[in-house]
Amino acid sequence: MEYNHHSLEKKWQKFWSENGTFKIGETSDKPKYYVLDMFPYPSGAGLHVGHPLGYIASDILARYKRLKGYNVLHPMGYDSFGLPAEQYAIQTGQHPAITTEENITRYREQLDNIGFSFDWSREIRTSEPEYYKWTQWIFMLSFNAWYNVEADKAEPIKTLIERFEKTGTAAVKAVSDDDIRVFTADEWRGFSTSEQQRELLKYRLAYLKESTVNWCADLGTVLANDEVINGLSERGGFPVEQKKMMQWSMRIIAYADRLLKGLEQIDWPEPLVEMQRNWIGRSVGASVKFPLPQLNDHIEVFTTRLDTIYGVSFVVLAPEHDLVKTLTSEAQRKEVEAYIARTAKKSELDRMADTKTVSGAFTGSYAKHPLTGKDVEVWIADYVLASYGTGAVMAVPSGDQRDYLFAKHFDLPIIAISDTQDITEEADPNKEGRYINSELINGMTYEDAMSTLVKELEKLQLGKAKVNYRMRDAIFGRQRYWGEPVPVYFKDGLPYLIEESELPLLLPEVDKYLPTETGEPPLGRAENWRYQDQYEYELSTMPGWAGSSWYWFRYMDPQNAEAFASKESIDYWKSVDLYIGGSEHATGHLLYSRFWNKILKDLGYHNEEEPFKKLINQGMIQGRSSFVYRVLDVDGKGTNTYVSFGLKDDYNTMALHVDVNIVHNDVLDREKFIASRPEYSEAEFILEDGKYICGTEVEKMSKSKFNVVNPDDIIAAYGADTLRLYEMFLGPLEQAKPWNTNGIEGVYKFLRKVWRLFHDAEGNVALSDETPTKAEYKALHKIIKKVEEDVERFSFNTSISAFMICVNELTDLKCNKREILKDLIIVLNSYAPHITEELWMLMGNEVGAISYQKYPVFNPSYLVESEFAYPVSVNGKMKMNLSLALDLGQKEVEEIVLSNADVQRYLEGKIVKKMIFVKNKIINLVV
RNA sequence: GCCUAGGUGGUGGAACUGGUAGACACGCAGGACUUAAAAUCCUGUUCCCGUUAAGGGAGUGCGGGUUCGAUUCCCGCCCUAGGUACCA
Repeated sequence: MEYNHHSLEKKWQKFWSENGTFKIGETSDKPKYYVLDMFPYPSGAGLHVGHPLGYIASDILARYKRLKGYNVLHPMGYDSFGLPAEQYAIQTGQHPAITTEENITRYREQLDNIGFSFDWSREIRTSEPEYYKWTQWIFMLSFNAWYNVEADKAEPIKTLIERFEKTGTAAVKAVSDDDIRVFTADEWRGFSTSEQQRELLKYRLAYLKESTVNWCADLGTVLANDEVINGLSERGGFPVEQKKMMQWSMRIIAYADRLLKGLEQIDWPEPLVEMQRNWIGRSVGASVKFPLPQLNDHIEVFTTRLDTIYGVSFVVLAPEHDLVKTLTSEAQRKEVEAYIARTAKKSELDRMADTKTVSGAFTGSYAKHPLTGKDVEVWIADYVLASYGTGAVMAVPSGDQRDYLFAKHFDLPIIAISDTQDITEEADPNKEGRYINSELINGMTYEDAMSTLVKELEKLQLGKAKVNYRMRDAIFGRQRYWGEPVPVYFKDGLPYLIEESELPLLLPEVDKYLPTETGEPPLGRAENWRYQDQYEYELSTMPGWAGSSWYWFRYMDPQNAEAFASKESIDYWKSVDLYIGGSEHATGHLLYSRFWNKILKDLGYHNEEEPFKKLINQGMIQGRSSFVYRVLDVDGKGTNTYVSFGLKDDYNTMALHVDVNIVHNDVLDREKFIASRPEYSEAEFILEDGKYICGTEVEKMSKSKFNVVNPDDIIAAYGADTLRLYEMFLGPLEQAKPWNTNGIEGVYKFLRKVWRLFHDAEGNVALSDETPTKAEYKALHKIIKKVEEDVERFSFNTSISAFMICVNELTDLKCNKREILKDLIIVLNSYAPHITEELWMLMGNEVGAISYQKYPVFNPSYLVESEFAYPVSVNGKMKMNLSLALDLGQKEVEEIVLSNADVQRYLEGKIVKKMIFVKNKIINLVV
């Protein structure tokens, strides 16, 4: 029988599905291993060959770990709330649920074709009420929680109320809004319910507050910071502006330090860890007050260089700063207002792009320097951002280049503060010298100056050490339809939770998926969208990241109606051992997931500080576009002649994208090209060596570039096993690489060779029960060792090369021994599950068992210890058992030369694992 | 600008803690089998010199260094990709 990948793969996929081969029970006595892929958003475009890369890697690992005796959780599901289905609904009127369902069906078909060992009985979809019930429940948990700084964890809100009742705000150290009231226990008890609720809202982890948000008018919704890239929306690339709105937020700032600290205990790629660090943006410094005696107020600034405080020659406020209005003098009012108007007109994007022009305006007012008491001018300028720190800076022209340029431009004083400073051309921020012109700290070093200044400012109550974060609290509401409803209603203008027993709060039906005439979100269109028929429900829905911030727990116990997952299953599965997905989620999903994981931990639902112990970013597979070159005539018009890539420089040509599916190894299938479009029907070609060679370029995979490759097409031609092997063979998992099928024949050929090992020339199964030779064992044991090493370090591409070597060796040895081949296919099973399952069956073994049963194949004692040699004695030159050396090195050894230093290391007669030969001489031994 | 990762044949890539650089595969060239094709198999394939061969020389982005020995470690520079940015 020939290797017929098509029927064979379909057969086994059906078998696995019908027999529930990969279904696992709740818990087990075996050690657990949880390997998770980032679940996909089911888009309308379906999967292209880039998507399964990570899934294939995780599937190999899952199957391998099962063979090693682990109970493996390897689930899949869909992040099925999201914007594209809603945009489609706006255009067509089709309910997003229907679009989503259709897309999921397509995804599932494509995934099934690849032969993954997912436990589909655990599938989840974030848009299903059974699932989002628990997303809403976690929101309620966060609403009912506050962050206790003393305990450094979140606690139920009732412990805060207890403190208020006993001691008022005096004994409370919490992460909260800035505008909290200070009150005694008596005052608290005197508050009305509304007053109490209003105050509690300032402490809740999920809270409602007037805040500056990223508003995207084209999408009709607010966006989180990570959904805005260079001032444009991540989805669609629409402009985003700043706007003040009442908005739901999550107090992620409370966890900033723990999110940073946690990065040290997880095994993640360095770039990703770095991205999260930068995103959180912790900077240690001080907050300093510059008094405004005339207003009985002060300007608060944040600085990381408190030591330069005597170099302050002016203070700069962001144009949006609250104090600007009151500080502006009559004389300066016109100028200041004109400046504010000018900056307001500039978009965020312009403001970022234009960082070279110095601009600003004097307010006409002065603030007191906190230490010298001298007057310093107060300016406004757009280089100070309202959204960072306090929106105000102390300007030290001698130490900060931006301040320096500003001072030069407006002719403000520049005060040198260090004896090593050179400020003739630019600012000099060095910390090496001794301070000058600095009263209190003259002559001191940096460290001494800092501690002196902090003490002095604290004494004066004009400043203190402070840690500032770049990260903002996460905006949680979206003015969209296709998301989880927020389980909140409003009474007296204040938010209250619905009862837990009333969950899930189902997404209501609406007539259109657009905002209402009054500009309210689409849920405003729902009829009678009120709690108990009288209180308005919240109209915004949750953001895309809500459903994905806890989904790994749901896989542990996906059908549970009583809890997001049972305590037993959480205790057993704990956290994800290996998480595979793209790095584009660095500052979104991966940060929010860590955040919610910590909330759930603090409130006692599990014990894991971090959800994903190890993480691997699979590299993006880019498209490899192909081009044909149309010859242009003298007028520059296109002709019907196409010139091959190598000859195109002799002509005036124009490059045209050509569908990569009619190009093989860069050679154009001319017949298919002619048939592809009417305008090509008369095409003529100028060939090189009888072929039309296409030019290529690496671009993102997209329809418009005709470079999308559907895995289904590859599977139809070569089979799923070839696709799996080939995607791994393409290069290191973590590296970005262009898709090309140039080498796929080699992988396909390899599988046919495997097949032939089991069959004779006539195509009949022909296996021998003879005892294998030493050479055969050696070939087998090399591959077992290699695969184990490679899988453990996620180097899948190298083990495929090793498989090829192994099979070539066995073919050369004409090996058809059961003893050898049985083990070979067990080892190969994780990579190519279909063909191995078939061969396993042809050997007469129990079907479906290969993927589960524990064989001793990956056990070290299973390997023959033939690869070791022992040094016998040493004396400048090493004598050793030369027959063993020859066996090991397979080369003729004339002499052994080692340096004296190396010789010393082997004096005690250690085992030699490896010998290094240079031209028939052993030059080193590895112990 | 800053942070991170990387730079190896015609191509994808291998070389794990410093030890024969280029495994394996593609492509290419030649050959076997075949009426022919497909399939399969064999030989060669880093570059340069040497007609062939024997042999010699150079070689992992560039320039230095450490070492008996460097793709690997150190210093300086160049380039590519990703992230990030008036962050005070």
